Amino acid sequence: MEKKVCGHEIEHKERVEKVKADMLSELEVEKMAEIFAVLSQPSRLKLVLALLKGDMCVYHLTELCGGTVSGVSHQLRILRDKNVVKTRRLGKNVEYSIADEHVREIVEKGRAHLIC
Amino acid sequence: MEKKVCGHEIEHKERVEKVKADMLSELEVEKMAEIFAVLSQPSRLKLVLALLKGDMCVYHLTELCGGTVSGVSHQLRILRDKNVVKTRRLGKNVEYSIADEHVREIVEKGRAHLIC
DNA sequence: TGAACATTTGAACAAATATTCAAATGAAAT
DNA sequence: ATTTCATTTGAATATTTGTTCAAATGTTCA
Repeated sequence: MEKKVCGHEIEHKERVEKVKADMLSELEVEKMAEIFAVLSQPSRLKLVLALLKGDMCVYHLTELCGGTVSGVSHQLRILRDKNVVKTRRLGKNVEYSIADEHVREIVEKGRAHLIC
Repeated sequence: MEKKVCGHEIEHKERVEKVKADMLSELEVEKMAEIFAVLSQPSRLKLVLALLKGDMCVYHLTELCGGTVSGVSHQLRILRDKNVVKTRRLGKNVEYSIADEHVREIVEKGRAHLIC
C-alpha cells in the first residue's frame, strides 16, 4: 500500500540508498566546498573580481579593494593556496593573476544568480 | 619616463581608477559572496548535491547527508533564506527542492574546478 | 480533543576565520 | 653593505558561524 507522501516507508528507503550510492565522497564534497569558501568572503571576492580585469600587484589591489596591504596579502595567500590566483615576481613587485578560467566561470555564474 | 614594473607611478594610478570605475558596488559584492558562502559548508553543499538529484524531505536528507534532523533543518533554513532551495508542504512533511537552475550551474562549475 | 509524527526554533557552546599590528624577508639601487 | 621599497609572516584578538539540545510549532489521524 502506497502513501502519497513520504512517511519514511521502505520504498523511499530504497530510493535514498540509490541516491546515496552515487553521491560524491566526503573528501570530494570538502574539496568542492573549499572553492566556494574562498569566494565567500567579500574582501576576497573583490580581489578576484579585480584580477579578472587585469593582473596587479598587492599595492594596487589594496588601493582598489580597500583594507591594509598586510590584510590583502593574507587573503591573496589563501587564494593562492586554493589555486584561484597565481603569482610571478617582477622585480620588487609580485604580480597576481587568475590561476585558471574555471574561476571566471564560477564567478560569472554567481553573478548571474545575483541578477535574478 | 616609463618603468618596466609598477612602482606605483601615476600612469598605473590612472589605470587603477579606470578599473575601480566599473567595479561592482560593495553591496553587490556582498550579495554575490553570500551565494558562495552558502555553498561553502560541506554539510550544506551535500544537501544541495542531494537535492539536485531529487526533491526530498528533511528526514531523508538527514539519512543521506548525516547529522541530526535539527542540524539539517538549520542548514536548510539558511539555504532557503538565500534562495538556494524552496519548500512545499505535503501533509506532515516538507519537501525541499532546488530553487532555480542557476544553482545547478554554479555547483557544476565548482565541480569542474575540482577535477583539474 | 489528544496522541503521534515531522519539522522548526532559540539559546548556548564550540570551532573556524578574518583582521590587525609589529616584525621579518626579499629585491634593487645607491 | 646599507638603505629603501614591496611583500609576507606570525601571533593575538575579534568576529562569524556551525552544531547541539531542549522546547515549541504545525499536521494528521484516531
